Amino acid sequence: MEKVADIYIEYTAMAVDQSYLYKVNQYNVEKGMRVYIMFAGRKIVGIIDRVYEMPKTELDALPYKVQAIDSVIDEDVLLNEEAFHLARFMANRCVASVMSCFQAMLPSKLKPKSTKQNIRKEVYVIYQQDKEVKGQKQKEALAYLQEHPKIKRQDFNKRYSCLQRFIELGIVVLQEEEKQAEVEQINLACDHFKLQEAQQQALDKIKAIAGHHVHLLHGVTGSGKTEIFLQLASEVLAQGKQVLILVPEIGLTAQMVERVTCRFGKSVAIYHSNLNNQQKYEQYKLVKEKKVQIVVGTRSSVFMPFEQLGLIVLDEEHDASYKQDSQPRYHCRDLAIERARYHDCPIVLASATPSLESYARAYKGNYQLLELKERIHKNMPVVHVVDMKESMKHDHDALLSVSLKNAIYERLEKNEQVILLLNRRGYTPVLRCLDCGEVKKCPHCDIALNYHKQTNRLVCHYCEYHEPAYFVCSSCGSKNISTSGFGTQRLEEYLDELFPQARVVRMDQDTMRRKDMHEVVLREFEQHKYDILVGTQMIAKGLDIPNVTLVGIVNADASLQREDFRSVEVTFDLLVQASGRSGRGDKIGEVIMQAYQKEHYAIRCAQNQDYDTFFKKEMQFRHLGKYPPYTYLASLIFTNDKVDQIYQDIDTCFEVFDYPNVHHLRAVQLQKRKDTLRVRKILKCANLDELIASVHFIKNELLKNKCKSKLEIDINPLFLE
DNA sequence: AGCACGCCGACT
DNA sequence: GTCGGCGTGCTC
Repeated sequence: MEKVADIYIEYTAMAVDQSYLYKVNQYNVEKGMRVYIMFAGRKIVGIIDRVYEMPKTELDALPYKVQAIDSVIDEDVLLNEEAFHLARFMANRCVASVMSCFQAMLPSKLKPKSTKQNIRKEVYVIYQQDKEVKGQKQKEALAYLQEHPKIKRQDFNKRYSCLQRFIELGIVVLQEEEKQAEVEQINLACDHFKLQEAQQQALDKIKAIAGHHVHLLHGVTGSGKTEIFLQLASEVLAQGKQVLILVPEIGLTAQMVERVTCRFGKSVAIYHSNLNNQQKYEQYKLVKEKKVQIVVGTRSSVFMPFEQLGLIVLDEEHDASYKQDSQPRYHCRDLAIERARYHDCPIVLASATPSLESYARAYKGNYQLLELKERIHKNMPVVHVVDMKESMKHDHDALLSVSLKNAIYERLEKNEQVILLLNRRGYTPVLRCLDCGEVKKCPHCDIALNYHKQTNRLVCHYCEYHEPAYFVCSSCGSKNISTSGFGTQRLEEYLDELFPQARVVRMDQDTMRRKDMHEVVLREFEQHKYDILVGTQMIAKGLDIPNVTLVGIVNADASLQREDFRSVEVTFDLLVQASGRSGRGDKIGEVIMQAYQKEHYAIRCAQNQDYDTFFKKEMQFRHLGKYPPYTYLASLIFTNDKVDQIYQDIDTCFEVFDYPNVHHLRAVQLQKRKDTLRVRKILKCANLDELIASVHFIKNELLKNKCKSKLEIDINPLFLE
């Protein structure tokens, strides 16, 4: 008998989705450890899947020569049974290789391709024994060591200069250890709110169901959802289990982090994409070594190595940032539900505007629906809709209507603050020649360039392309260039003109290039260093600033124009979420929405904060178009440099396609991106498993026929652009 | 990705 | 008869 192992390998540019057989030899390895192996003459990293005995005769009879493992990387198991389960679940759901899922699951310092050397070490001074020393300073140092028998070398060196001498004398030895995360001590005064009746009822209903269940907590903005999470969490923690709280973007949910940390203090880990690799690794280890019981984090924290989960909370469950936007394109919600199922624990999805998918499931009774219909302070903002068609007739101002201008003026007088939302960055989106109609486009991406005034450049919002702006048409030479539409930059400039006394700050991708700018601007706005905050959708979520009594939504219906089955839902979400920013303190808030399609149900329902009516109307539309949640979609994007090759490859794949319940729509050519052509096929099916099986089939056909085109797979795509 | 293998044309 | 061009397929 010979000990062998099936090993998953990481081999770039080769989409291997299979394990390879290696001899284990003398090594002590287990499932879930990483090892070095020789593969195709190169030393690469593999993950052990299965270790077992194989008779020598069988081994020799194999048609290939079995090599031995080169060396072992991990001393302990890195990926446990659940990690394998989750990776396989994800691989199937996303139609991706198991290895690519492991890649997505691990913090980059532990990714298969990275090695131990990257992990930062720290040197400690360890006190060993007493020895006779001379000199006052050395005696002090010795006394200090007796108090602190283990201290970081750098800390010791800061105080004393006798380290080398002490080592020679054998008083201390040096010891290298992995750098540990500093667990912050937090001593904030922490409010325990008493739950109101509606909150208490929701809490009781969640607790009433033992074991695994999905709960959908639908509560208007400011209805006290967070307090319910905290109560649930504290009970789970008391049972010695762990808690995962998922939030869409850490910057915008600083409040959640603050409330959780101040309630549970140092047993909290924070995990988000702004952490550097070392910090991510440290947080990961804190969880793995069970030094923290609770994690607050964004999408990727769904992979934290919990061993005893007792509760998962997914706040703002409708939020698009829960979907990974590179392959494998997983949805955090799906994985969170799967983990909750594995741990047989409850998961609470929460939102003021649940996704139609989740709400429909709750409606059908698959999830438990819990409703919080009132704000804690009972003061919902007053919402007005301004008809911009009418407004334009008397006022010719396409940016701000008279009522919004007056309302802003009023707040400035009263020393209150204003948030203005305009979901479009830049100055004017498009420069169009009025003589020949030519619009300047990005040479790589097939999309109109946006004019940015500050830099006087034309910028592509898809790729990094930009060029200096000239107000001369490049095709006919005319100087008659129109600047249609407007972005946040122009709005900011206009506000400076209109209200020279007001302090205006703009927040969008352009001003937020630096990572921590976000928090700085928000803190300063909160401290009332600015009167008006202008921004794109990034300011619509999560802000809780009591002094904001007016929210203006400049073109509330702009996103209805998008040709996407979800554009109405997105618009409704944005309006409701933005409205929720107004009047969160004692004062009654006001919201003014400017719209050209005043009667559209997205606007109407958002105005009345009427989710139910919106849900029913939108479900009718989805039913008619056979869109989710009535069906499942898969988006297959074929990319290649040559057009005819793409269509030829698509033809070969679909020629033998035999899934009668899976409809495939006509191939659509997408906008070029960074010089590559992209053609999309949409597949629709009422049954998710069948849909996934058919996508597997297409992927295999492409591989089998050695097609040159690449394939990007997105199961349950959020947007079709 | 890279490298071996093999089939075919050009040349000593 | 032999060298090497590159298309094809494999990597335990």
